[in-house]
Amino acid sequence: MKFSNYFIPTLKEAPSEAEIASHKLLLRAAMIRKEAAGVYSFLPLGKRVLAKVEQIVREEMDRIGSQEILLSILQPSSLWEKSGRWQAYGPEMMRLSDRSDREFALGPTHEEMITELVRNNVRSYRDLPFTLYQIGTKFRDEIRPRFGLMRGREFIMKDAYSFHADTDSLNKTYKDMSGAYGKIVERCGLKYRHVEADSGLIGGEVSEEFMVLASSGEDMIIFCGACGYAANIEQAKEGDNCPRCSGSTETTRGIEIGHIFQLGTKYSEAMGATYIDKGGKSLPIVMGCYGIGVTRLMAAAVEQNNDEKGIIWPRNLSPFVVSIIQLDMESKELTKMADKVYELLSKAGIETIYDDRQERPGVKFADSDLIGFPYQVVIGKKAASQGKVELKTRANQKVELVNLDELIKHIS
RNA sequence: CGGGAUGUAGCGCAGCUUGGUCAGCGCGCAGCGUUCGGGACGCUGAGGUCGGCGGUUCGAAUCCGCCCAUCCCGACCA
Repeated sequence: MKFSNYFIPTLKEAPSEAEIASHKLLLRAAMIRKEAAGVYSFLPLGKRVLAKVEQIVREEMDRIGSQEILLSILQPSSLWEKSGRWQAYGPEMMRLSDRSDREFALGPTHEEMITELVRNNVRSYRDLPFTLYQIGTKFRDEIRPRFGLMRGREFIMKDAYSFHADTDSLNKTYKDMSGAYGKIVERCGLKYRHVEADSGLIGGEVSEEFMVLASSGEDMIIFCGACGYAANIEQAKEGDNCPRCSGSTETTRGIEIGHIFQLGTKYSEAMGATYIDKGGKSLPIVMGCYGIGVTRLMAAAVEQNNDEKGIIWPRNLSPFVVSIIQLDMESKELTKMADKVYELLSKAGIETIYDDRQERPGVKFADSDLIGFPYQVVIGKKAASQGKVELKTRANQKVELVNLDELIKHIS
């Protein structure tokens, strides 16, 4: 991919409306643009990052046997009246009417819809258990949208729902999910903690949050160095000692990017989603639900990985792994070498963007640093005269001279 | 929704107190020239309903009122 052909309108200065690092940098690095408060569009680079996150989520969901679906965003009010949440959800739900004055919500979540789907299609214990997930846009008319992607009114979420005949089965899936969530955050290259949590309005008995550690996080996490216990500050109360082993605790800040719940039968009872058990008895289906804020995860990754120059993408999330910086576009030899390097990397399956713009070196360095590609391959006459290129690692700005035939090895 | 603040060119800002060459500056953008290893320099040029509506006044970016938008702090949430 050539930089000159790509739509990457980077900004030298951050728009004044942006306050925190991820918001400023995602704007400056041409990843996102604001459309309204809490509503953002994704530009090509941002879309690539999103796709990376989604793919990791997808693979880990599939790995534990969860099946991908796509529920409609437009949801008829009748479903919400059934669960009682048409009233209860309040102004946070975006509502609209069609031409015949039928009312709809732009889905803030999909418990009602999925429960209805399952209610209509599951009869027997033999049909259970199973887990469904989707990755899609949610709408919540937040009281106060904030910090760019961190708290939007339109955002992308992965939501999964599991259906069981009994709580043992739910427990197993819940555990699988917890494991999958850990893997997802790890594969995204982020430091995190999972904590006991309050299940809030969604309801249910057990719940756990996944927090990406970042000093700008909205949530305080309290954790015990001794036994590993960790909890949201509200859960842990004000105590200085671990409620489990009474060791001393520390606090840190985090961004909640995932939350998993054991719902039990709250929605299935409200909506009449039942199955027939072995004895022929009709029972409410036992449910779990599991969310990941995909767009928020993207912002959290930037919060955790940036410096004065810009973003430092974890490799697995970066829109491209390598940017080739050709320092003198007038030079035929250097261009030839850059073409060669591009081909080499592409053939090796390394996503590469080639900065072929007619710009001064400083501009190219600055943009690459800002956007945050993990590696820069700098092609200049000094190294080229020895048949080498410079490999710069974004995270520490370290540069090493490498031969072309060793380049792949250094990046892999 | 309560508290605070902002809205002037694509982005960052000055001008407002003391109405009248106040429509400006930096960056970016276009053209030409010189440059070319960390966001170059010179010249030329394009670009603005001063958030909107109404009012005061001979005259409003500037004063007054209402509205809208955006941001920050608080109560809710992935």
